[in-house]
Amino acid sequence: MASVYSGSGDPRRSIELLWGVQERPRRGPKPRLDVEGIVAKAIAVADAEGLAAVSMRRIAGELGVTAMSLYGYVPGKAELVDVMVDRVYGELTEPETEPPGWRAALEAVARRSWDLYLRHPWLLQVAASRPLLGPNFIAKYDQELRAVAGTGLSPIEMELVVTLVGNYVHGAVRGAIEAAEAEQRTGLTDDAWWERYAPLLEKVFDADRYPTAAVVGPVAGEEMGAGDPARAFEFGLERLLDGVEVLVRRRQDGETA
Amino acid sequence: MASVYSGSGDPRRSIELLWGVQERPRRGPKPRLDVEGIVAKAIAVADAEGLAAVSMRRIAGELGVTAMSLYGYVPGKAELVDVMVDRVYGELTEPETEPPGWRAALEAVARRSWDLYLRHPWLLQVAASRPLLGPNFIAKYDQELRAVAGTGLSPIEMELVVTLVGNYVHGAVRGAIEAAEAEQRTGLTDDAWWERYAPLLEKVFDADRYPTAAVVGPVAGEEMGAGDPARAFEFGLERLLDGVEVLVRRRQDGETA
DNA sequence: TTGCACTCTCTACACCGTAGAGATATCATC
DNA sequence: GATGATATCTCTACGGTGTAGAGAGTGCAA
Repeated sequence: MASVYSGSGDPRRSIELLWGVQERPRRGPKPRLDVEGIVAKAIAVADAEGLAAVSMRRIAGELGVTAMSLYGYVPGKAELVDVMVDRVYGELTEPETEPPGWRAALEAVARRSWDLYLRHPWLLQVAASRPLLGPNFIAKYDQELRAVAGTGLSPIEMELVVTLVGNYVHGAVRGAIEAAEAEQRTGLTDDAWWERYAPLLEKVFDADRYPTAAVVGPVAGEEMGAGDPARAFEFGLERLLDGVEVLVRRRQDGETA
Repeated sequence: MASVYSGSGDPRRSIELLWGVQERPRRGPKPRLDVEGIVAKAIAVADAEGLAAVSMRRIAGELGVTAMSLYGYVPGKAELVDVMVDRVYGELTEPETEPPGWRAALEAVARRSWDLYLRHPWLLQVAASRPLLGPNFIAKYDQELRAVAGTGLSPIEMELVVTLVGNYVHGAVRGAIEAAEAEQRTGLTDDAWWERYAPLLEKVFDADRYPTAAVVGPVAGEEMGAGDPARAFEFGLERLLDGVEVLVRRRQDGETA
């Protein structure tokens, strides 16, 4: 099954939904639902059971209506997911004191993003067709840019740094989320899984064919099991910030882009 | 719809499939198909139309059988996807001369991975429950580790650097793939989409609320449109390599982890 | 030659998103 | 207050998904 695609559909309708600026009809029966309620229920189901559990039938059932009713509020499932995504981005920009200095601020951006994915793992499964320019997305973007404002980086470079951090966190958090979900879905811890898998692999694995992996793999496995995504995230974030620091230093030494 | 989960199911059966070591039955009709043929067809369909097009009915139809026949060869769709993933990883480790020096070698690793995703965009939609320890995955891992062998990094650090690069590329290539797919699916170029979207956004957007975004956004948009994923990838890769270089220098100066 | 294991088709089930018809509720207008 | 227009909701249906299990046919081992 493919990812849920967001950012599709009629732009006018999408903007209305994202920004909550739709005109309310005057005639007809009083609506029993509203967009915010539908979205909140969808987020709750997704958080608890993953995006696969968010079917129109499921959400409608949870709200005491039938599936087709939802289409009076959102044009389709993709648009529902759009709004879900923008709503959870709102958690990133709650009033919070920014740490001093670009490096600590950028680190905080990365950590908040990482934490957001951990709270809402389904975010990983949403493929964006086009940027979702909802209020919280833009607020998030604004906050991220502010982390690197005043560094001497050009606007383009600021944009690119923010994109770099976002891309990295998205890539890195997969490991953490997938490991947690694998355990939940199969009921097997990493260790239990490895106990079943390792003897089978040993029958087919030829160390001569993979000499470096044969050395590093067991060492890494001993210390990190099937992976230690949080440690990998920390390590990678440090490297990434070091790399940005090289560039920031260059800019502050007067070298322009 | 959720991502396709790989790395699930019976470990014995998975290993047999991945490594091609299954015993062939002796009795019964001659099989009309084989795993390699099914996988190749599935990859071809996924490459052309995305992973959503890879239904058991579709693949069976393309092979001239009915859907349930496929279950004699693979236990389920997830396992089919497992094998698909490992097979395309084989493209990463075709005989190729490695550039000299860890930095160039690591850059080549990243580029090859980026290119692989571009050739097989459906890889983005595969969520790994557990590491898929197939022959090509391990070969890929071995090759990646070799890129940073001899740098003075510990085995754990080597593992972490390789993970960092993999995570970054996975996060970064999303932009490129999603942009291409959005255009294909909607028939709208970025420019055409923006022409429809911008006037609507302008009605709801308040520059005072997003001061930094209001400055950087238009500059970035002018130069990069809705995004320039390739440029972001290049920029981010440079930063990342700079960051790893800081660490490598530290190790070569005698500072241990 | 017979029995067993195997391959394949068919049918079915439970699930999915969503179109459209019809019943009902509520408001705007006269 | 009555009527018509608009809106909400339910129901039914369609085309799609992965996969279970029964039955028919194939080919090898004993």
